[in-house]
Amino acid sequence: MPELPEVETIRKYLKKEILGMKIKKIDIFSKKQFLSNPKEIIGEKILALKRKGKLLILSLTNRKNLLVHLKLSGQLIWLPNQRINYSSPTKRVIIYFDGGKLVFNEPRKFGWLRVLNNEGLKIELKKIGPDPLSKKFTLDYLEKIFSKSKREIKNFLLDQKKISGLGNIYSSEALFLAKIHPERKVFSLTKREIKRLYGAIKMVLKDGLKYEGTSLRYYIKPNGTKGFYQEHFRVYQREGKNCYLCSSKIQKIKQSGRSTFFCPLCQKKF
DNA sequence: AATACTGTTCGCGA
DNA sequence: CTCGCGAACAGTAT
Repeated sequence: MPELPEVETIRKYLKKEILGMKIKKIDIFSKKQFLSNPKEIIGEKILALKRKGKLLILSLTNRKNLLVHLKLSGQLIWLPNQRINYSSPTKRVIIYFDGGKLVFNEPRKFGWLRVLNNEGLKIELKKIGPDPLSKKFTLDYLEKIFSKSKREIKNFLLDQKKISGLGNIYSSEALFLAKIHPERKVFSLTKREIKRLYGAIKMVLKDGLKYEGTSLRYYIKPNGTKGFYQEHFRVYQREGKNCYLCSSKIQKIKQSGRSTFFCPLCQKKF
């Protein structure tokens, strides 16, 4: 589920609710998904809510940070104290604040929460590439990382070590916008194509943000409502439907076991 | 009923 | 080092 726009949307919503609030208690229902000792952060206040790629980071007053990764099916639901009639069979962690509680729901049990101090966080964040909405994501950087790799561009875009934040949906959408075939070898992209892709990546992510993310199966915002970028897909899940630009039939292929959608005419291979 | 999907990432082995 | 594959898990579609 959540790629950059979904995590960023969650961050913004939560910021309004829990910035400055003190963590009173943490209930853990799925031990494997809370990888640290919750006592490390009980009694601390939320200093800032940050994000890099798909990682959500709650910075706390004791120089520690709570990291959240939603993986495929994670939800963060904010329940103010007055809303007590909510319960979910897939709740994994509940964090209690003065004004309400934050429920980490996650049917598939891939996601996790963990606590890292500032040093540890720094090390962890260095392992993933620049966030496409940050200043570090430059055209020069893209040209540099693209020059070496023999991989297919779609697979490359999913590699969080190179760029952090793109997932299966937004990478297909970005390649369509840039008019680049998903199976093109990265090193073969021309300067012009890289420039187009650079713009397209930022464009689709901002668009995703504008519509508050993509709600296919699991993703909802902390207030329980859906995003609606799925209503604006150009290629994703549109197999057999007409391309909005040229009316060709959108195709679906598998790359490294994952679905890719593209327009065979707008995104020519050669 | 059995199999194949699904928005992610990690470890393994080539 | 780099890359593709399968696994981690649960639910839903075919």
